[in-house]
Amino acid sequence: MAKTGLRERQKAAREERILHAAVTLFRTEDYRSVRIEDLAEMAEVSVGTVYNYYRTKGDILIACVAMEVEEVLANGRQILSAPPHDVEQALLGLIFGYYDHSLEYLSKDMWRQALALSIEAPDTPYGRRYWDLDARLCGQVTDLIRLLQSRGEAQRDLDASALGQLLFNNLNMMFIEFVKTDAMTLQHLRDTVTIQTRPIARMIAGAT
Amino acid sequence: MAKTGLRERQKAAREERILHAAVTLFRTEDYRSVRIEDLAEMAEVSVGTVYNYYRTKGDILIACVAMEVEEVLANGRQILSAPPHDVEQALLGLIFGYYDHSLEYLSKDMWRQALALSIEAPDTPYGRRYWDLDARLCGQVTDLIRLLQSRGEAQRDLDASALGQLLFNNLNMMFIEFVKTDAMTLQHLRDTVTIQTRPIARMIAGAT
DNA sequence: CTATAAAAATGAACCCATTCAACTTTTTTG
DNA sequence: CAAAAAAGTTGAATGGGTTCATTTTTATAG
Repeated sequence: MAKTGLRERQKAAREERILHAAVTLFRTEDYRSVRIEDLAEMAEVSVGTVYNYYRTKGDILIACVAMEVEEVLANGRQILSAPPHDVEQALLGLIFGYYDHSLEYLSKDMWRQALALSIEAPDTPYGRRYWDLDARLCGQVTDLIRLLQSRGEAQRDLDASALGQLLFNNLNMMFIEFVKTDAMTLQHLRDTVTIQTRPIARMIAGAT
Repeated sequence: MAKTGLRERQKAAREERILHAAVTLFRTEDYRSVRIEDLAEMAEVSVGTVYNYYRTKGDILIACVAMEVEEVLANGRQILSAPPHDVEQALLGLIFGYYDHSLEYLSKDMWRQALALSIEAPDTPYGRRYWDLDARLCGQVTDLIRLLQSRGEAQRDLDASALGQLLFNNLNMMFIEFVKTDAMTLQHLRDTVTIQTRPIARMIAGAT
């Protein structure tokens, strides 16, 4: 159902301009120091109009994060369609896929603010939106373990859901550590998580 | 070095009153809806004086959290002084010690706000204070694994530090899930973490 | 092509955390 | 004990997110 009325087109264009301004400004300066007035100016609308499209400043940020995570999820589906046969390689491949895409559009500061918002107010629309994405990422890890089990490459008597969540919680917390520490590199994150994930991967594969 | 001057006594009394007001009000109402003015009124000082003792509203909250976590750490040291001989029981004993104390003085809302602040601004004094406590908790889990290893109750060829952090990251993330979800009970948290921790505990003990 | 209704945009006003220049109280000095 | 210095308290002013009554724009009806 294409919306061809003048009003619909203008609405879409305004929302687009606001989001574009947000991605640009939030990446350039700190989230905190970007004022709604600045976004409004760059998007050529008034302050009130910004609030017509996004409930709060946090909503705008979460919209930026959601764009990125949707891509990460799509990439995860790719990997899930034909994962490596080795448990460790499969798990780390998926995890590194998440990590490597994470700073494509977002800065560490944006991640920090988004994480903070989602924890501070999990029951608001933006909080729910964030945690929904989070749960879908976690689901991919669990799905990967199930797939490996069904292929006979992983122990079938292990609780895929519990282990998936354990591994996801670890990669997620390490990601928080990563965005929390400006000096920490992606390589260091990868190395640390590799060491942490390896013994679990061995166990899932069935220790030799 | 006892501070007996009038000024010192008054300072200590004021700081005490402010912190007491904070614990009381933050538990009663939401953190957000407590205004500095309210704290000042209850503590019988002015708004400006509150800022003389605490840099920001967040500092006051973190001071409340720190009181609680210091007790949790002390309890952890107790457990570490003579942990059970079974790996699973030892780990879960320590973890449940953390969980069971967590709501003694703090509400879920206070935890949410403190977590959010510490992620949002990890480089501020309160951010550092929070993450220091966090690291000490994580260290206890690692120390417990090392102790079990030295006693010959855990596999010595495993990386205690990596496994400690993995388990801590999981318990921490599950705690975030817990404070994020008002309806989630402590019992449910315990049960979930038990299922997640058990296979790792088995591995650490050396699977039979 | 008006006139009316519906939808959206606008920016001044509001609420709070935070700051800071002026004022009080306590301590020190002579 | 009085005066000067030091330390601390105070509340009005500032800044930025958010709200909402008013104005402007677009769609619909006659």
